[in-house]
Amino acid sequence: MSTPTIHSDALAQKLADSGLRNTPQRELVYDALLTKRDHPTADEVYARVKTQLPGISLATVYNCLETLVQCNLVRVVNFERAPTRYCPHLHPHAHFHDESTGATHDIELPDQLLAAIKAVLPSGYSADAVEITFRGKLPSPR
Amino acid sequence: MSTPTIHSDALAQKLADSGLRNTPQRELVYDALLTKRDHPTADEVYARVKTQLPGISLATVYNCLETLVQCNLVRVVNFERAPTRYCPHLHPHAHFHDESTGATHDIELPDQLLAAIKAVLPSGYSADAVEITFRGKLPSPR
DNA sequence: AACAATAGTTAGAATTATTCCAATTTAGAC
DNA sequence: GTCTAAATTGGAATAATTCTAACTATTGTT
Repeated sequence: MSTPTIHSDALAQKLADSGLRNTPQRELVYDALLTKRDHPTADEVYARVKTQLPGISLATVYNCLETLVQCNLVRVVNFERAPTRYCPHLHPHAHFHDESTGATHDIELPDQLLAAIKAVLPSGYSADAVEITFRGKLPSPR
Repeated sequence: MSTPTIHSDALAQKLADSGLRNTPQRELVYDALLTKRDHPTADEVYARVKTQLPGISLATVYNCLETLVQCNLVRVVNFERAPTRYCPHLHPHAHFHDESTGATHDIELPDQLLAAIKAVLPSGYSADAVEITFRGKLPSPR
């Protein structure tokens, strides 16, 4: 048989780069994301892929998505499902999430920058809130 | 007895403005957030408040936090616990979450703006990733 | 080609954060 | 003081995700 999905070449390449195997499940999951680019949830991807591969399991969909993220083919929108956190600091500000410690630090945002950020919205869009989160590792404390 | 917590006045005021009652639980929850500003989870707040009011329930902590958010005294950091979404669009971009429909749209970010955003980090900080999410309602479609 | 070693998939159980619900308690209005 | 609505409580329910152990497929080796 020929390639079962549309974008298998790029995927196969990236997988090989990471020393991972190409599988029909991975192809179909990636294809589902590329075919309808509406930021689906794992469950939605599961539903779509199932029409083509009825035997696939939800666990596999999660595994494949994780693999695609690790190969830099896919990004996660609501980063790592961590418990919601609460902040009594109301002045608009960003957060820096330190991946070494798990701590979250406030980062001040100049009003000017905030205005510039809101200005990128196409006309017709208006945002009630903007959430800006940096992720990275802080150098070990002095 | 006098006021059991430190910041009860501002809280009482805001609650009154919203037609809500002041309760010891709400005071203690708010106080926990103000006393240690480390963006705690609901569970962490629960643990802290429990030392002062052992009978409080986790459900009440969730309720109080929700109330404080509604009074504009507290902000949520990882907005609404929704399923993680996946995006095959790798070019740096922001997301607009339309609260009317639940849909998520890509928003392009000029490189220049992205650079300006990264520039607000204090020295010593370096971000592997920046997540920018707008939330709002889109006008009904034409 | 057979065969081990490894990687991937599967179903279902387990976990975790959160919400819901029905019953009880509390606070403010009269 | 009593009534009514609001708030709290404990426990059950839900939902997203992760874990586990068994099975399957693929690769490299002989």
